[in-house]
Amino acid sequence: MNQSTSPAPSRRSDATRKAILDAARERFATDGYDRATIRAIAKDAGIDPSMVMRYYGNKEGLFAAAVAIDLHLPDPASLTRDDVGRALVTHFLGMWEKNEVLTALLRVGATNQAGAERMRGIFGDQLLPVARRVCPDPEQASARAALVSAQLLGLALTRYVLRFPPAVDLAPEEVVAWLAPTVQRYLTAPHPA
Amino acid sequence: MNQSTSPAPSRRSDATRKAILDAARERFATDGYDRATIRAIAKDAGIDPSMVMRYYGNKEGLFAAAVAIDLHLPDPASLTRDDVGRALVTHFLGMWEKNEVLTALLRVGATNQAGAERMRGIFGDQLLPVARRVCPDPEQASARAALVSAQLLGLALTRYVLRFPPAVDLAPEEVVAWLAPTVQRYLTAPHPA
DNA sequence: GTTGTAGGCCAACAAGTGTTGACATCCATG
DNA sequence: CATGGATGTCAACACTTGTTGGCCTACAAC
Repeated sequence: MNQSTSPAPSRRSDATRKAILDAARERFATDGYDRATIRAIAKDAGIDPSMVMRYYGNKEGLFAAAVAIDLHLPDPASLTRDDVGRALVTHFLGMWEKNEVLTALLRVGATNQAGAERMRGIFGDQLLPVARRVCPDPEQASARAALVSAQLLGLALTRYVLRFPPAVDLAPEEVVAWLAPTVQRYLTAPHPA
Repeated sequence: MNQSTSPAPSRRSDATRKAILDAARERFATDGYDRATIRAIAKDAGIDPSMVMRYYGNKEGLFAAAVAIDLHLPDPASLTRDDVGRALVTHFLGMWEKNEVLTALLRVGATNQAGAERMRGIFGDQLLPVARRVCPDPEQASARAALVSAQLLGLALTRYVLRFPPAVDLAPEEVVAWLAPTVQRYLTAPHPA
């Protein structure tokens, strides 16, 4: 996957490692940090709990490995100022639908300090450059990025975590149609004071 | 507090009961359901863990009692169609700032089935009538209420749970200025399809 | 074929959990 | 004063948790 950081060790246990990570992501996404027990994850992966410890050290290490992911935000330079809202909402919706990593991260972040910090890092580091590029006043960039985060994470919360039925039932295109103007306004409109 | 449903028993243990509930709310709000242990709550309240069981049956009962609250949403009939956005945002912000009940509810709802359902009930039951009253097409009321929930809960999530610094630093008036138009649009603007 | 090492399982530990029952103590009522 | 229920403490229960170390097995290198 990432040849530059790891020289492709290709161990014999790679299948097991992957099974553990997959099971961990699913458990963290549905149960949160505390109720996702190592025993349950190991059982899902079809191996012994002690293997989890051997490969990931401890539960924190397992969680860190399970949610080590990149948002792959579009390059800020490639965004046109007028379409940034729609582009962001579409991209984020795709990321949430693709797999359970972000759901796991959000659910854990709600009760776990490390999870919250990781969420903060991801959204801060990735969204801030976009905001800095397109928003009128650079000093407001972080506040505007926070507003965008609030809107995007709020949708994810109601749709993927709390599962409000009307939020779950919204078609992706409808979500984009409603949210894109909001995000666009938070990023590029003049301060409403 | 509520004379119509309970004839003011005024037991000798009322102070203890209140201490337990206060400690429980604080623990649930900061730690979530699983890590808010009965022992820790009892210690905060300065009494024995067994008292919690005696007065609230079990942990679920304690949680239910701790988050039994009313949003006190303004009467839909009293809302003017053009100010509903600002009125809702202002009201919700006040509720979140007032005490930790909603923070506890949100944090627990992220990992606990009962908590999520309670959150769903509160926002569904209280926001839907407002949406039904002010939105143009009654069939879209639930979808529009969900969008409003997403925006409001997203702000609460980033500000009170994940504590993104720029979201925490926003002044209340600024939050209202930014979010009110969004909520207003979700409720009263024509469908953007 | 021997051997070293990685993969895997099993049993156990120490700590912490919700929960329970037995016992002490206060206080209002008879 | 006596008495009974409410208030409170203490110790323990059964269970689950993360984590550890010992042991067995397969496989690749020599």
